[in-house]
This record gives sequence, C-alpha cells and structure tokens, in this order.
Amino acid sequence: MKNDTICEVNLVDRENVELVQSRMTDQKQAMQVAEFFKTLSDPARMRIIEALSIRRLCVCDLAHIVGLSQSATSHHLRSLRDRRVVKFEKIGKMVYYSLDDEHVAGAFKAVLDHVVHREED
Amino acid sequence: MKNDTICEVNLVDRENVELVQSRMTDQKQAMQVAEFFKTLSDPARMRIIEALSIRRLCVCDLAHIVGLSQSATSHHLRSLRDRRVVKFEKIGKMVYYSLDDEHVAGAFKAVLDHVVHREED
DNA sequence: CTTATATATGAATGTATGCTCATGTGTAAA
DNA sequence: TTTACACATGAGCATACATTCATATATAAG
Repeated sequence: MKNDTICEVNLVDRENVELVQSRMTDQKQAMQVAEFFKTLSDPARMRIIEALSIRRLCVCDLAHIVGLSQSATSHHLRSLRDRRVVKFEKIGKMVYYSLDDEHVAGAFKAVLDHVVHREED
Repeated sequence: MKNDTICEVNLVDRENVELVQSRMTDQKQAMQVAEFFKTLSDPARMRIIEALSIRRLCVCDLAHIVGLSQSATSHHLRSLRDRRVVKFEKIGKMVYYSLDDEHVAGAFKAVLDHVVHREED
C-alpha cells in the first residue's frame, strides 16, 4: 500500500498519512484557531490586548500607549470587537475598552512564556 | 496633570497611561510574540505544525495531509525553517521535516486550550 | 548517461491587511 | 445653537502574503 498517487502528489506512506490525519483536529476547527492567531499576529493589536489586560482604557490613552493614530487604533478596536475580543462602555464622550475574553490574555501570556524560554536557548 | 497633548493625540489620564506602560512587556518582545502568532495565523501552516507535532513527515505526505500543492507546502516549510520552527533531515531523495522547537508545540497546545475553552462559552 | 522522482525556488498574480486622510456622528461645553 | 472634542468609519493606497506556474537541483534507478 505504498507509493500511491492522490491529488497529483505522490503518497509515500499511506498508513502514516492516515494515522496523522486521524489524530489531527478537523479542518473547520483549524480554521477557527488560525483566525484566533490572526487576531494576535499584529504587534499593535497585541499591544492593545496586553494593555487592556492590565486596565480598562479609553481610545485616546490606548492610542498613546501603542503609538498609533486615533484612527488606526479605532480600526483595530473595531476588528477586535467583531471578533468578540474586547467590549466597550460609553461614558459621555469617552469610550472605555476592556477585554471581553479572559482566554485571550491567557493565550498571550502562554506564548510570551514560550518566547522568553526560547530566547534563553 | 491631566488632558495633556502628545503625538497629536489627547492624553486623558497621564498617570493611568504611565502605569499601564510600566507593566507592559517591551515592544521588542511584543513583536516577537506577534511574529510567533503570525507563524500560526495561516490555516495551512497551522496544520503543518500540528501534523509535525504528531510525527515526522516528508514533504509529499505533508502536502497531502494539509491539502496543498507540493510547491505551496515547500514554500511554507521554507518560511517555517527561517523562523526556526521546523528542522529537516535529508534521506536519499526524501526530506523529512519535524518540529525544531518543543516550545512551539507547547505554545500551540496552550493556545489551542484557550481557543477550545472559548468556543465552549 | 538518461530518465524519473522529490524537493526547492524565483517570478507573477490576486488578495488581504494596515495605515492615513477626510469626514461623519454623538456628546458636552460655551 | 455654535463650537470643541472623542471616537467611528469609508475610501484610497502601499505593502505583505499565499498560491500557482515554470523551472532548477539533487538523487536514484535503469
């Protein structure tokens, strides 16, 4: 059962492939996970999330902290809202943002640990 | 010390901003973490990493598993090599890839947990 | 030496993404 | 009811990215 051809690609070890496939999460979930990673794949967005994990902040202060324009910050917050990562509360003219999902901060810290350890090698 | 103007953006609460800034990781590290997330932000690349976390695989079998062409798979492996996420061993004509960094698998699983729990809400 | 196979890679292309700029909306102060 | 401020948003632009296609390289087989 070796050296089969599927999808115009040679299969070297069909058994091996099937074993790996059976242990992998399904494609749908993989895409959801990738979507989540994409949320955190931008330095600015990541810093926004980190800042909000420390304290609730208004847009202008947040913009100052991450070093972006008000507009750029607002655009990022919009996408983070769409992804249900942050929530907001309007008080007068101000809009205060905070994390909507404690798992996001957890994931950030988890990766930070790994990156730090990796640097130590 | 309130309502200052810096970077053409109004600062509402300077104390608050400075407190958050002092607690945040430095920008350099933040960028490294974002880089890591970017590595995983593509469904195909994520599946490659997941597959390799299960077993060492040659390019053609890997391509079959993730459902990409040989060329696309090879390009992804190239970028993963550059990021020191995977390593390879050449045996005859074949090239076998595996994870180069146990932290990657660890971080991947840690984040996966967070995402899974998030889906459960 | 020639051919087939496994992989790598550069160029080209389409698409996604992040930023800026201009402007819109809502609220508060004058 | 003007004016000022905080924020949101659409358009436009420049850059980055993922894929395909064609081709190069390396090894094995004949």
